[in-house]
Amino acid sequence: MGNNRDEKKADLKARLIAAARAEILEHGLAGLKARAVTARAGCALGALYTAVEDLDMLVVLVNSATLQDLGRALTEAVAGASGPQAALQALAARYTDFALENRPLWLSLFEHRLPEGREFPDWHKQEHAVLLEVIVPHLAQLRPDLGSEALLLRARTTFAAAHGVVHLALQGRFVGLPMASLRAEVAALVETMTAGAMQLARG
Amino acid sequence: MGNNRDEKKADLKARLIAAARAEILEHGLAGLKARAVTARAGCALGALYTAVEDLDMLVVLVNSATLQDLGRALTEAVAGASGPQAALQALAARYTDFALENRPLWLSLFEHRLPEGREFPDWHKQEHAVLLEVIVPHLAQLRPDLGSEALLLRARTTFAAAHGVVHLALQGRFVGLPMASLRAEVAALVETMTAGAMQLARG
DNA sequence: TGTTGATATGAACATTGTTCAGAAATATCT
DNA sequence: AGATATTTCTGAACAATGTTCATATCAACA
Repeated sequence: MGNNRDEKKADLKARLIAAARAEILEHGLAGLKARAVTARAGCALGALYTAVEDLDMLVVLVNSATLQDLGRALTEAVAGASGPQAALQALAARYTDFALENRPLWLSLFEHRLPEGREFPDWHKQEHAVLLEVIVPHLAQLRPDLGSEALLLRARTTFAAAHGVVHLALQGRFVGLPMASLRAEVAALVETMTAGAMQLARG
Repeated sequence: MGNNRDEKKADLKARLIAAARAEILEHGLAGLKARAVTARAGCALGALYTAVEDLDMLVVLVNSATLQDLGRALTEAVAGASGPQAALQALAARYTDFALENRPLWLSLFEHRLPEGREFPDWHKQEHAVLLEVIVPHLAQLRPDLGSEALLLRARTTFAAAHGVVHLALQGRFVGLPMASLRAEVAALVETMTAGAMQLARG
């Protein structure tokens, strides 16, 4: 059994990720502290920096897991949709619910910043692609007039529009929607956008 | 001259706001440091806390000024519009340009958070209303079928949708639009939404 | 079992926002 | 004008934070 060392190393990393996730759930991204995470994971402060590059990278690892959960949820939501409009409605609804049910984790997906000059690793950037990939095929059906390049841009725009509505509401900003209206307004937005898309595709 | 004291006090506060604004422009909201601000304003570190409640409140004051600039820009942009569609296009375009031209200040409007438990003062929350007020009358023309309550909700949703597109792009997230496509995609979004709104109003 | 290389420890450091006792400046009173 | 009181400014000290590093500990192997 020559891998006891690697096992412990992987175990510590997993415990740190779980602890960070729990801390974010309880206190939000801004409330994530190195000391609280290591205490929760049952290791010394310095161990964090041998298991992981630094606290920011730990957040990236938590966000990576959240993104995979979200991707699964969206893929599942759209599985049995009967047409492009129903599919986009199902996606938007599931996205909204995921955000509501996992608020601090979901917010950390979009509010985490790296210090000036640092970049997110490529593998993590790529993980975001699922958010667009689930939209593209259905948007394509609504807009057969668009080329594939324009379509990808439009998918980004479509995602960002729905995302913006959810984000402002969950931030609790003055301009955001009251929580009680969020689901209905997201549905109304998608309805408006699909109606508009069909109208424009018609010429 | 019994107001020399008040004058100096107001002057220090103004210098601090200007310094904070400049620091945010140069280094972003996350790069705003109490020591850098006070050095720039030409006062001691502690003076900040006699002129202003704390660093967060200083950000609120900067944001307040930015919000007024933005309000002026939007009001101006929509002044000579020939119809609701043109008005909404003009608003969205001006909003996008303002964000691009004042990126760090505009980002600080939406990324500044107060520590858990604290609330923004009411007067500052109210300042955000202009972002919705400029939309409502034109949206009302597109959707005469909606009551005034639904209309206000729809204005929040409409704003949030356009805002979301700009925000994700300016954050430089993977799912955000490339800068070069931002203006065109915002226009396309507004076109889609107005077309959809007219279609839905028609019954 | 002793040696070696990796890992964990937690005290120490640097950088923050914030406070506070004393100094300086300003207003008020006689 | 001079004395007193009040407000404001100063910057050293403090607390909270992320990160590092010399040292101790541990696991693999000869």
